[in-house]
Amino acid sequence: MGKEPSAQDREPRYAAIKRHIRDKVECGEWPVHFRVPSENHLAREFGVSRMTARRALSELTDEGVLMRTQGLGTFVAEPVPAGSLLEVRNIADEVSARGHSYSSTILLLEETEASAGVARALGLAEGARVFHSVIVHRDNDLPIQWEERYTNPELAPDYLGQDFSRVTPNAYLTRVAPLTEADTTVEAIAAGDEIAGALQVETGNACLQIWRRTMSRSGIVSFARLVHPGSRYRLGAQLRF
Amino acid sequence: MGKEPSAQDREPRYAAIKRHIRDKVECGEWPVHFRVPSENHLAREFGVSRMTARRALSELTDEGVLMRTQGLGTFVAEPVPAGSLLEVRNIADEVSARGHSYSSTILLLEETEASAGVARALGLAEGARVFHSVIVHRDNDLPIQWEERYTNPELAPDYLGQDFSRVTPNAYLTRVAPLTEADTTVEAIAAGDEIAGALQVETGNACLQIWRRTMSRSGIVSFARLVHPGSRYRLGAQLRF
DNA sequence: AGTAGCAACTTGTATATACAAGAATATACA
DNA sequence: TGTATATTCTTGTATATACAAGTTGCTACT
Repeated sequence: MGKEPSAQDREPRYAAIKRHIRDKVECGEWPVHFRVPSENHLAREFGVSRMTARRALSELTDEGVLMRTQGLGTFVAEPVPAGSLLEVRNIADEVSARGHSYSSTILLLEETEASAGVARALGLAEGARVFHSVIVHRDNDLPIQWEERYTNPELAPDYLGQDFSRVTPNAYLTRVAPLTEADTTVEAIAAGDEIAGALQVETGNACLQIWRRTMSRSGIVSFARLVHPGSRYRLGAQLRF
Repeated sequence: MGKEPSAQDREPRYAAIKRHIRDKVECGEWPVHFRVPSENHLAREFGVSRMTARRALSELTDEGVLMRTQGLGTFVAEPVPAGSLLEVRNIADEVSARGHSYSSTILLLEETEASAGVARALGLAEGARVFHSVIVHRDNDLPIQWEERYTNPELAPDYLGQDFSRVTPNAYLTRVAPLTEADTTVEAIAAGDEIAGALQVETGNACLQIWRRTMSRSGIVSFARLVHPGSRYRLGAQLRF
């Protein structure tokens, strides 16, 4: 009697059903507005109770993959307009495209415990292990971005082993976990001492601060704080709306 | 035998429990990191089954109000950092602050049916009634923003009756449904004919397009598309990241 | 032919129950 | 004292069941 006859270890049954549906949707076999099998149908098909099948459908609905209407059924939802609208580019490519030279300095690269805020952003438990990096990016040797990033170790386990002087975190993460969505918020801040020093601006100078959370198929990949010197990036206090 | 002895009509039991917990958290009686009653405790207290109490706690966790750890308990979460970081300002105030004169033109103000994308963004069913407005804002008679907005009628029922030449939609909505959170995405686009005409720029000119979804305590309030002429607003193609 | 009403199927809410798994505390033992 | 072990409380997963409620389509009656 090797193991309990329970499950194939780890993956809960509702998660297996979710994965199955996700695959059908993403490979295009179930197009937009396609009617997904009903709770009862899925229950029979997977040999689970209706409540378990229901959980899979409900969670996918919360995640925006499906749409449900009482009495009618469950359907494949259209992709969020906001998802495809946001273009996320690599800062190294951007600098190169301007014909400038790109360089960077790694200020910090460690494994640490998630604070409450970071845990929330990454969807992890408080105190969970996360990768933490701080990198300054330069355009023609002039700092143009402070990048502080918290990364989910489960989705990018080799993060700490990367040579970030050769490939940016963004480029690495995009490779190992192709991003499907990003939440971004933008604000103007006054540079604190630490950031002012790293970006070579006066303390108190206006900077453009971008918070970005990138998501992949398999979950939330990373949570980044990007700070640009307003004077040097030609974005600043104007961006209040 | 007036009515069935079921419930107080409408509100499901799990929703009542959610409301109760929300109130405690928002009035400060249960501070951050406060340990919320367990599923079993709530079940006894409200006379429901554990699964119903569990649903309330789980949904509030998904919504970011609570945090749960297996074996430990359920706790009040800290407010999302991104929520308080994003400052949303009124464009009329912004223009005034520059010492310029503000004016606007209402191009459209109607009640219509939500398309699939709008329904998704507002968390409503496809085809649900929504308010739809298009307004052009001007700074010294020069157009600086095209604002197209879809509003949830349940949270702002008097929307159509407002005089938007005197108060901006943003100001009105902030008053009737104080915003607690906003998702924003930014991109650069080429102006189409309609927008180019309204903003008095050449068709194909680069514009800054902002999608914003504002949320209040009671739900998603509105979904707006704000387009600024890049040449006139000094933001444009630079904003690719 | 037209329509009212019924039946079937869907999702939504709710309960009672069982066991698994993580975390803290108390207990017994060396 | 220090270390295993057991207990207990917590959340997590899963099932079986019941009824409510919305939608569609069929059927039978007028």
